[in-house]
Amino acid sequence: MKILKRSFFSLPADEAAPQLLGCELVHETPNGPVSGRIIETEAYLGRDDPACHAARGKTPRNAPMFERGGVSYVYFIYGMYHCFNVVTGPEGSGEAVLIRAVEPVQGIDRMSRNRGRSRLKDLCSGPGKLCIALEITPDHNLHPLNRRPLYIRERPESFNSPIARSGRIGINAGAELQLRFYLSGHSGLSRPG
DNA sequence: GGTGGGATTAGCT
DNA sequence: GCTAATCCCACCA
Repeated sequence: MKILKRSFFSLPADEAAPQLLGCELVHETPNGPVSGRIIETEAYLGRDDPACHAARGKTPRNAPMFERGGVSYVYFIYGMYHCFNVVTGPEGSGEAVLIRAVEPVQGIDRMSRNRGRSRLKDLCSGPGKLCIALEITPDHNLHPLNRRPLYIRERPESFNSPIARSGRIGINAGAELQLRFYLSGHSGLSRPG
């Protein structure tokens, strides 16, 4: 399978988010590859989206969101966890797609150790969990996602899973917008679909 | 099965 | 000071 081209990431976040479903997020660690198929995403739309980190302008933390689409935005949350985002859109737009859940594909034993959990659906079924499982850290902030060691593979031509949408999780402002996308009925989601 | 609260810290007001 | 794009465990049913 091919790696997503740089041009893919120029899409607006609300178009990129559903198209990332079914793609494989790969991390080639020094100890071997770990990867998962993306099954749940959320779009954050930039300056005009009150739930978006970029809504109140550029700061040191959210600066990656203002880059041209194609880099990562990794941030620290709740004093303990990290969340992984794919920056999309033109430079300065402040858009990104939060990866909320993946289905384990490569390196499952390693992910189990990283997470301290054995059940498959407990490994990557949340934005904080998948960062732990896939060993995504602030070192990967601003990383170009078409290059090793962290990149995204295109979904297969045969992909035709039904995509559902809902309100975004864990936010207050803008909660009514239907910007969460997921593979309906999948058992590995961060919340039931 | 479902829910309520604690963990733990950077960044913003 | 307060909040946050979260997770896990204890506890109750």
